[in-house]
Amino acid sequence: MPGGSSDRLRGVLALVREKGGRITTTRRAIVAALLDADDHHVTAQLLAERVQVGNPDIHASTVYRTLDTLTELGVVEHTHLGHGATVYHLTDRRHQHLVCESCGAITEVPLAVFDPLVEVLRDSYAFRLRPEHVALSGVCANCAGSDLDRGAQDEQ
Amino acid sequence: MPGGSSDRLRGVLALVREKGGRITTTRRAIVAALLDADDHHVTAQLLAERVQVGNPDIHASTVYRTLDTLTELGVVEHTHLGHGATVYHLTDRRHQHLVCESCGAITEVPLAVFDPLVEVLRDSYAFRLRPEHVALSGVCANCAGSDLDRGAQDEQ
DNA sequence: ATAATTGCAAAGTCTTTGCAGTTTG
DNA sequence: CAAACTGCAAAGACTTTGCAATTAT
Repeated sequence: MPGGSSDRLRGVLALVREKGGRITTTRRAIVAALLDADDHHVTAQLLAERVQVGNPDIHASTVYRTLDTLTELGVVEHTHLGHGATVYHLTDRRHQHLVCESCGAITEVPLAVFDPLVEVLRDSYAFRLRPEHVALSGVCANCAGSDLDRGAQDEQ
Repeated sequence: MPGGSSDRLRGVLALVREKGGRITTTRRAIVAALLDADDHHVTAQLLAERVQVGNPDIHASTVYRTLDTLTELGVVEHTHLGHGATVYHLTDRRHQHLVCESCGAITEVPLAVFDPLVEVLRDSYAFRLRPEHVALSGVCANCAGSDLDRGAQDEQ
């Protein structure tokens, strides 16, 4: 491996600075955690916990504020999963999420799948869909087998 | 007008009883408010406030619990709008919501529009999409005109 | 009667905010 | 140095829960 994910870390931080943001120890830690969690759909809260493992004095409120700032800088994006949880990603990994109402499993889907829908909504409703911003809800393959009768388990 | 919406009220209440739920003054008031609000996408909180106008002693927690119960009975359904708000409907008015990230406007779309997507996700991902359960996010016609530069206003 | 439903108060979760002190560029 | 950033504590919005009293069937 060349530099592993630390290349990507450097890249993201460079972008932050480039956009006028400052680089602090705290931010480095947060972005690193975000990078680690990249496939795992972290909430702000979870991210805070993880960051605090190595840096016990980074406050949760700072994580929230940092995520906001990074969002404004265009480096981070969030998606609302059904239940209310909001998960964060770096913007270079855009995709759509399918959340299973029954077991909570998350499936990633390339955005291209939504192109036809984007077109219909644009043409018929003058609405510019941003599919990644909200996760779609339904029942996954596993649960579809067992869960044929009732709607869901602990769905909210 | 024949019986106006009170026919529908009766119908819903009958369904509740039929499914084993009990009819109380409180429930009657809540269902009525839900019926009134039918097009307006009420949150549990807002619903509570409205119910309390005529029935000051109906507690918010009761509204939450009642919505849960009615959901289990299949009479009520909820949708997660992006920001985190959860809105409730009677199940006889199913449709999809488009929420504008910029102004918050809600557009209703017939579910049929999603049929092709439902098929793709079923065939390629073995995922049974339930499109109504989560509102889609994007930018509405009005805002698309003015809001060309930045992503959104108070988007969360 | 008895099981469901409700009011109330209290707690829980997630998130935001004000402020004063610290750090980055 | 000035502006950005952070820790901390406190508050805020929304929702859930335990319990005893009430009510529908």
